[in-house]
Amino acid sequence: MKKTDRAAQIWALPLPTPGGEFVAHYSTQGLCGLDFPSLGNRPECATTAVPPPPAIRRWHALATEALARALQDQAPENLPPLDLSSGTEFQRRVWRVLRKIRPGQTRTYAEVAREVGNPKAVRAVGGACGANPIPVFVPCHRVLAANHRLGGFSGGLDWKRTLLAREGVKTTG
DNA sequence: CCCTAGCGGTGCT
DNA sequence: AGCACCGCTAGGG
Repeated sequence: MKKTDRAAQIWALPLPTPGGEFVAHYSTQGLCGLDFPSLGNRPECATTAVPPPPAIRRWHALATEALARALQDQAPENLPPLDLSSGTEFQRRVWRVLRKIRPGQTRTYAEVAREVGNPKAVRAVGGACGANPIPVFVPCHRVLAANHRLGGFSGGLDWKRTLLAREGVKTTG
């Protein structure tokens, strides 16, 4: 509540979509979190009391449009800046690889491990995917287990299945 | 299908 | 420092 807290201020804004109400989190650096709709997600507890500054409302407009596109399997365009500074160095390397996977493409956890230069860190890649604060835009759902199996998803496997199905990806799991 | 061993990052103590 | 947890994988019933 003092000036020392200003750098840490986070705004949480409800983000309605046809698939339910997400919640977007913004730091002064950009979008820093995206929560899937959940039963406990009531608008009142998600919204910050103070109105967000214009820059953040602009980012939120971009995020809203981009998420609508992403949920229809169109490549999101005009994303707001993504603030991924919360991650460790390893996690940020993984997330950078994930962002290069186009809609309809997939990687395995092992392939991502190889791409970040640490081929044996396969389980750790799974951990980094699970720690991804901005699902959908950082498309951790496009990482599958070996042999086209679905693998896990912290946002709920239903969402992973849904997102992949919209992109035309088939899995054996 | 079920184990099991081996693996590396992360967070907690 | 140690330790338990994992969105894993390959190998062997």
